[in-house]
Amino acid sequence: MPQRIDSESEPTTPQRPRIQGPLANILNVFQEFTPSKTQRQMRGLREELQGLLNDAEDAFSAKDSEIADLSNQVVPARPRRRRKRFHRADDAPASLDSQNSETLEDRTRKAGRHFIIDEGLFFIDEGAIWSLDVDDDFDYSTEFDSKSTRIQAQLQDVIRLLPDDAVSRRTEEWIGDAVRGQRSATAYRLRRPSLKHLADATDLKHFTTSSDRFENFKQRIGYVPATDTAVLYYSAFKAPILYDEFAGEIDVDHLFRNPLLLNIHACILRRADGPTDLFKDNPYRPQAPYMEKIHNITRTSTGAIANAAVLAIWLYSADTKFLERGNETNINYRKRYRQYVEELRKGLTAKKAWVDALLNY
DNA sequence: AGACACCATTAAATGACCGA
DNA sequence: TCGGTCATTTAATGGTGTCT
Repeated sequence: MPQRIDSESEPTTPQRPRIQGPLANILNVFQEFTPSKTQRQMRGLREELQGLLNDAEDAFSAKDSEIADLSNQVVPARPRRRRKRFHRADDAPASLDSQNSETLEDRTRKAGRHFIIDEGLFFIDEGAIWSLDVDDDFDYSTEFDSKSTRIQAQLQDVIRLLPDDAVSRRTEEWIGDAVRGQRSATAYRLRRPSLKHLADATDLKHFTTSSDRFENFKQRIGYVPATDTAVLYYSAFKAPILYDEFAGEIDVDHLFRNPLLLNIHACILRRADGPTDLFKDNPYRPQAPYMEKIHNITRTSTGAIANAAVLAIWLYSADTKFLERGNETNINYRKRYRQYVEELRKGLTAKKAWVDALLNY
């Protein structure tokens, strides 16, 4: 009978083989392959050996990544960036409204960020919206009559969020700057700190590269391959990711019902880990300010649902940046947002039951 | 009250892209 | 190849709430 090697303790005598760790166990099993073993015993040994080999493989790859980590540490880290901070209002040249320019700018920017969260991720036409006069008697039922009424409706949405004294300053770069920043921050949050709440363990492995996302998720976000007569495209409404149940056809009773959309919404409104807090038994109790509170958001808007749908598609898409038009998929996210929000609002004005049910949901 | 933790915001840095 | 532009990412700051 071969001597068992105790892999847990250090070898004490020079006679003992100097192999330790997982290899020692493998060697032990290997040495039990003797001619006297029965078929059954041999089969058991083979299984045991396979298991030990798997363990060893894991141990070795863990060592590999450990080595990689260590060599990263050896490479001197870049010197920490030290930077001087300025206060924009303090450094701004004195202007006509210097009395309250700081608060006016702050409040205008805040409205821009609120717009991204609650109304829409993109302006229909960033150039046109600021050259339009505010129509004081605007009737939302005419919203979808033409492009200019659509833009007017969006202008109304902005004005509603703006403090009165900032309305006349809406053409400043403040809103545009805040809107871009908030859009970028939202996308960044979803792909980084919030991702673990927005994908299951299997899917999480495929988020590192654009091509990995494409290969694994393209069907889910509505990929339709090219044919002889048509180029490839992504279907706006036949995308399983928008549904809680999807049978291949558009079904308004299940559209926008994927819990993923709720989780995305929670990540935005209630901090990066919002979903875990949202579904816990104990009441949600954040220590710091969060969007829902900052912007006093008490209802779910059609804009927010459309946003979550667009963000879900982008999140699982091959696109690496959140642009109006996806840099890999060519999906027009601005147009997508309009399609979704239009469907929702038309359903709402037509008192369609599915939209009511969705908003309640 | 004061130490502490955490979030949102924003300036600064980075990197990718584009057109001249 | 160079400079400009834009989205992303990092780092600093301020504010708010918690805990003792």
